[in-house]
Amino acid sequence: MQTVQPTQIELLAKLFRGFGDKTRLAILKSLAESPKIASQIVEELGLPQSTVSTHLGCLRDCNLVVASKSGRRVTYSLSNGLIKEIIGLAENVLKTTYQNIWSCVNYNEE
Amino acid sequence: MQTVQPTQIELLAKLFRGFGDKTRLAILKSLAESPKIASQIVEELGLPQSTVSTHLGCLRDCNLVVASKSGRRVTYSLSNGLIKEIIGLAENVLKTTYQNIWSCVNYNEE
DNA sequence: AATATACATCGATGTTTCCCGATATATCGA
DNA sequence: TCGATATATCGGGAAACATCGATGTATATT
Repeated sequence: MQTVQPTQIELLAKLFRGFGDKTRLAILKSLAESPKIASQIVEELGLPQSTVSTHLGCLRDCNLVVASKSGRRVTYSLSNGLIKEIIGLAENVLKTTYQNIWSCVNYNEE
Repeated sequence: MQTVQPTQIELLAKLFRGFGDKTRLAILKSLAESPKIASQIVEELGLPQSTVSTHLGCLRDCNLVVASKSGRRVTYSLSNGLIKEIIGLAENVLKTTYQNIWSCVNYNEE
C-alpha cells in the first residue's frame, strides 16, 4: 500500500466524489435540512443499514459530515454550510443546461 | 437497451461525477481560465490525446463544457459560469476543512 | 492525390466503487 | 448478565470507471 502525497486537485476531486453518488447525495441533502442520527437516515432512504453506514463513513472521511456520538446514537450533520450552497448551485446548473446528463455514458452501451 | 428514468438526485450525482475525477477537474479548471482547443489541453495536461479526448467527450455529454468546431479545431469552454463558482466553493470547503483539522483539539494518535 | 494535423472512437485491461448479507462492537434496559 | 438496539466493519461479487495504444474520420496543406 503506497501512500502518495495527493495533489491539491486530487483532494478536490475526491471531495467532489463525496457528492457523486446518489446515496451519498441523498444523505447530504437530508442533512442539509437537519442533523439526524444514522438510523433515521437508514429509515428515510430505505436502504440496508450497512450500505448507509458505509456511505456515512465515506462522507465522514471526506470531512463532508461530522459525527457526534451520544450513547448508542451517532448524530450526523454537515460539516460546513458551503456544502448546502454547492448542492444548490449544482441544481441550478441542472436547470439551466440540457437535462441529458444521463446520456453521459461514454462507458455504457445502449 | 433499457432506458431507465433517472431521478433528479441521480442526475445531480452524475453531474458531480463530472467534477470527481482529477483529469476532468484539471480540464474544468483550465477552461475556467479561458477557452482552449483540445490540443492545448492535451499539451497542458501532458496526458495521451485519447485520454483527454475521452474526458472532454464525457464533460461535453454532461453539458459541463461546450464545444465549437472550426475547421479541424474544436474549442472547448465551460457551459456555465456557475461551474467556476462551484469549484471555488469546493476549494473553500477544502481550506476550512484543513483549518478544522489543525484546530482540532483532539490528541492525534499517530 | 498524398500527406499531415486535429480530434474522436474502439478495444483491452486493470482499478475503483457500490451493494448487501453476515458479523463484530458498543451501549442501553431489564 | 442477558437480550435488544445502534452502528461499524468485513468479504466478495458485480458493475462502473480510467487509462491508453491503435485506429477511424474529417479537414487542411502541398
